[in-house]
Amino acid sequence: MSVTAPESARTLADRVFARLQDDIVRGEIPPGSKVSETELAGRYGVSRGPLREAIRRLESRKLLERVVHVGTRVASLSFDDLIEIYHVREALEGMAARLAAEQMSAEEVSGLYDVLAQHEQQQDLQQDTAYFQREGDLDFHYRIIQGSHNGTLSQMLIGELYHLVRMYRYQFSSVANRPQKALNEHRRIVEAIEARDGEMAELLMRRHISSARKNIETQYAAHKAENLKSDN
Amino acid sequence: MSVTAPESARTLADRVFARLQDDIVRGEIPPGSKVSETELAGRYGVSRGPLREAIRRLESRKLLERVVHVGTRVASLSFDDLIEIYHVREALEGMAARLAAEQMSAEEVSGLYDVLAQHEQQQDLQQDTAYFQREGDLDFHYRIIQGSHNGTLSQMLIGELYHLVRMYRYQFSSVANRPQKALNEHRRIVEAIEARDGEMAELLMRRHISSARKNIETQYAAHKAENLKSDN
DNA sequence: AACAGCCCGATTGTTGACAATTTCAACGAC
DNA sequence: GTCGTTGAAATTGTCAACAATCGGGCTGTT
Repeated sequence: MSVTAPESARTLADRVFARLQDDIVRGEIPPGSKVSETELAGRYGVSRGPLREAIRRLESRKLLERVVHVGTRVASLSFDDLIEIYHVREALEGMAARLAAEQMSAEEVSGLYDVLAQHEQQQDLQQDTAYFQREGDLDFHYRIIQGSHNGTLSQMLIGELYHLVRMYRYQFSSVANRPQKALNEHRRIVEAIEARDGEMAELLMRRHISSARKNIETQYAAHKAENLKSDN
Repeated sequence: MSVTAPESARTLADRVFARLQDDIVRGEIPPGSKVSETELAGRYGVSRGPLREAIRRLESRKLLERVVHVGTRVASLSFDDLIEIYHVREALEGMAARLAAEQMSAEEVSGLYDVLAQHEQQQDLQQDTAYFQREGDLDFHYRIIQGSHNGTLSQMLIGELYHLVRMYRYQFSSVANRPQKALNEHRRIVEAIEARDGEMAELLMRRHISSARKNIETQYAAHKAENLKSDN
C-alpha cells in the first residue's frame, strides 16, 4: 500500500524520516512548534547527520518549514492551504478515476466493491464511526489512485498530498459530516469504473471532491463568523 | 519566477542542491550514470554532509535514484514515465487554467498577451527556433500556472514536474514539432482566460497538453518500429 | 569449464567535534 | 522610559574520521 515507506527501512535516516513524519502527521509534535535538531536527535537516539537528511526530505513534502540559521518548525495548515490542496486533489483524483476506469483489472474492481460493502456495513452499525469513516474513506481513494497504474500520479497524491490532508484531519479532529451522501457518491464512481466509462468516472470524482471542498469552505465561513462574534 | 530556489542561497547545501539540479537537468551529468559522493563533493568543493542533503532532496524530486549501500544514479526517463507525466500535467495545468481564468489580474492577462505576441514574432522570423520555442512555450505555461494563485499547484508543476520535462527535452534534444498549431491553441486559451471562462480555459488547456502527449506517443511508436527494423 | 565460497577494496552510512550565525538579555546613552 | 549596542549562550551549518555494507575478483572444488 505504502508508496514511499520501505516497511523496515534499512538505514537510520530512513527510519527517522518515517517516525518523524508519523509524529508530525499525528500531531504528536504540534503544528507550528519549533523542533530542535539536538533535541530530536536525542529523542530518536541518532546523531544529527541522519536527522538532518530526514528533515530535508520532510521539508520537500511541506511538512516542515526551515529558516536558515534559525531553525525548523512544523508546518501548520491554514484553511487557505487546505482549499488549495483540495483543488489539486480534484484535478489529480479526477484523472486517477479516469485512468482507473481504463486500466483497472477485474480483481481490482472487485476489491473496490469489497471496500464499498465494508463501508456500508459500518454505516449501519454506526460503531466508532469517526475512525472508520476516516480510514475507510482513505482506503477507497487509495485504491482508485493505485488503480490508475500511474506511478507519478500515485506518488504525488499518496506520497505528498495525503500526508497533509491527514495532518489536517488530526489537527481539527475533523471527519466528513456527510457520510451517507459520500457513500452514494462512492458507489456511483465505482459503477462508472466498472462500466469502463472514464469520462464519467472523472466527472463524478471531481464532483465528489469539489463537494467536500465546498463543505469545508462553509465550515470555514461559519468558523470565522463565530470568531468575530466572540471577539466583540 | 523560481518557486523553490532562493536566488543566492545562503547555505552550502542549498547552493550545491541548485547546481547539482542544473547539471542533471542540462544533461551535464548524463542520465543513468552513477554519481559518487566523494567525487561530487570534490567537484563542488564541499564535504559530504551538505552534498548528501542535496542528494536527498533531489531524490524526492525523482531526479536521482538511490539504492542503499550501493549508490546514487541520475534518473533516466523512459517514454512511459514521460507519458505518465503528461497525464498529470493535463490534470494539473487544466486546473491551473481554470483557476487562472478566475483569479488572474488584468495586468497578468496583459502579460500573457505580450508573451503571445513575442511568440508570434519568433514564428515569423524563424530564427533559432529550437531554443525559443522551448523557452517560450515554458514561459507561457509558467505564467498561467502562476496565475492560478495556488501555491501548492505551482509547487507541484514548476517545482517538481517541469524539471523532469526539461531534462527529457535536453536528453532527446526534442522540441515541439507542431509550433503553428501550438501557437493557435495558446491564443485560444488566452482568449478564454480573458473572457473569465474557467471551464473553457480548462478544456482547451487539457486538449493542448493531450495533443502534445499523443504526439509523443506517435513518435514513440515510430521510434520503436525503427528499432525493430534495424535489429533484424 | 563452471560454480560456490571467501576475502579485500571501495563506497556509503554514521558519528562527534568545530565553525559560523542568530537570538536574547543586559547595559548604557539619549 | 525607550532605543540602540554589545556580548555571550545556544543553535544551526560544516567538516573529517570511523564503522558498516556491498561488489568483484580470486581460489579451490566438482
